[in-house]
Amino acid sequence: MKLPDSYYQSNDVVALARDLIGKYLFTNLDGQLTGGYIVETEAYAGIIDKASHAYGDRRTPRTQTMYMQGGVAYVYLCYGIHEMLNIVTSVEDQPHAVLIRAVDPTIGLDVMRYRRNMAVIKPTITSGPGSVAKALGISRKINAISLQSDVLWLEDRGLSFADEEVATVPRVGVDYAKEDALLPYRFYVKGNKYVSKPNR
DNA sequence: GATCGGATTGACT
DNA sequence: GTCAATCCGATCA
Repeated sequence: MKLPDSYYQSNDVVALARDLIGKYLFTNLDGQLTGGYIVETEAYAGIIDKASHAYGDRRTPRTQTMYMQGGVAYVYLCYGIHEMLNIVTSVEDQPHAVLIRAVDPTIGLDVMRYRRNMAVIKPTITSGPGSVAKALGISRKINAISLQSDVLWLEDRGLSFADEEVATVPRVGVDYAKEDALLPYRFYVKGNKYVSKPNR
């Protein structure tokens, strides 16, 4: 059921970001199962990508997770407020990762609603990287955890989207990366209500 | 030891 | 549409 470690070893992080659209993401924390299928991703392509934390081969305590062999989670804190989930890919010492920006929730809706402090379920529950992590209970405590674990993992349940159903556009919030900010490394399911803001 | 600012969100005008 | 929140990683001294 779980995507095998070999799936994450690809050295083409952009192709993998595209392939992750439609894959299911689950967490099992405190006995609570939550998950859904991925509808929005962004690729961060190693040491030559100015938008990546690992640009210029920056090995630091934070980025060392990205240098691990593909198949682990990279979780970090952004703006002092939001935790973000990335899927580390490629081989050891190649710091490639895919940011999970949105999920279409299918399991554990009430648990997610509680974690998000929402009275009723709205599309914003898992829309945007900070929201996905919060709804699924993901924090830095599980940084570097294996995706073969029983805490956090991905599955292929046979769902897939044709190329014409998936938009390929520049990434969000990376203006500081100058020309690399224009790279078409963001993928999302057209028209899906859980996709974060610019979705047309 | 000090300073800068971010792979964002949500509340408010 | 604007803007505050809020922490710590990265960088420089």
